[in-house]
Amino acid sequence: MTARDIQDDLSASNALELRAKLFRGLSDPSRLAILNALVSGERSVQEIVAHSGLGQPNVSNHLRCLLDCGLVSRRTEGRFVRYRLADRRVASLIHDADRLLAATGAGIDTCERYTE
Amino acid sequence: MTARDIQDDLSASNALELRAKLFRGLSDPSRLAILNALVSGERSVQEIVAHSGLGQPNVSNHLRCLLDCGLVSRRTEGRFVRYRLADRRVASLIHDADRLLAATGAGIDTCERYTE
DNA sequence: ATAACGTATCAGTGGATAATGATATGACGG
DNA sequence: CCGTCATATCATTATCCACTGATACGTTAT
Repeated sequence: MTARDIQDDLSASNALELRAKLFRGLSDPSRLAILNALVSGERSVQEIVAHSGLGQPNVSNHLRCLLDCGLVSRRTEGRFVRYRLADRRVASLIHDADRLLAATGAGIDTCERYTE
Repeated sequence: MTARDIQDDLSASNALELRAKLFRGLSDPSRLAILNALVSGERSVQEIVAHSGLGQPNVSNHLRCLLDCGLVSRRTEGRFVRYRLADRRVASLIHDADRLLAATGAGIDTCERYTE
């Protein structure tokens, strides 16, 4: 599947679901913590566990999700598995979100739809 | 801004929750449909209802969420309430997400963590 | 006033999902 | 081989969230 094809798909009716799924991949503090751990480069699962403070099965689950969503990539090395951001755009998207937050997101923590 | 600075920003502890909340605001197909309806300009609630195919209370609920999150702004005019995107960056973020999807998102619909 | 209209809120319900503990799989060293 | 380590999967649980229908609130027109 080429980028052009995917672009075409985005124009179709399922575009909303795809976008929603991408954003949902980024909508969890645990996954953001994992991505955060990967901004500085490749890391093994246990390094991510240490850096994020999350449980190991939990990290594995989220990594599986992030991998399926194409946000991270994976490289096996012996019994270690090293993850990295799949694309510079991932960090860029997070960075842009921060800029949007700085500009308009002052009240975002008062959004009552989400209680967490 | 350097990668180092981004790293530092990402280290702020409550930044993760804020970012997660912002992305969560964008992680629902209904809300994306609403934002999509607003890309071309200001619209009343019923126009959004017609454009998105969602129920009116549902739209109101999501609009409340988007408003609290600072993603849209609101203007009352008689008994109409007209909404618009709060910032060009909102559309920009969605656009960037589409570009990321085009580049790496081929498998995002196969992510099994989300079944919808 | 009162009816009609546009929008917002509320309560209930069904379904999704994040976290945890236990366990399985696979790789290395002794 | 066998024990240990790194990672992945499974089952459970408790929570959260989106949608719907009913209804309340505010505004305009008759």
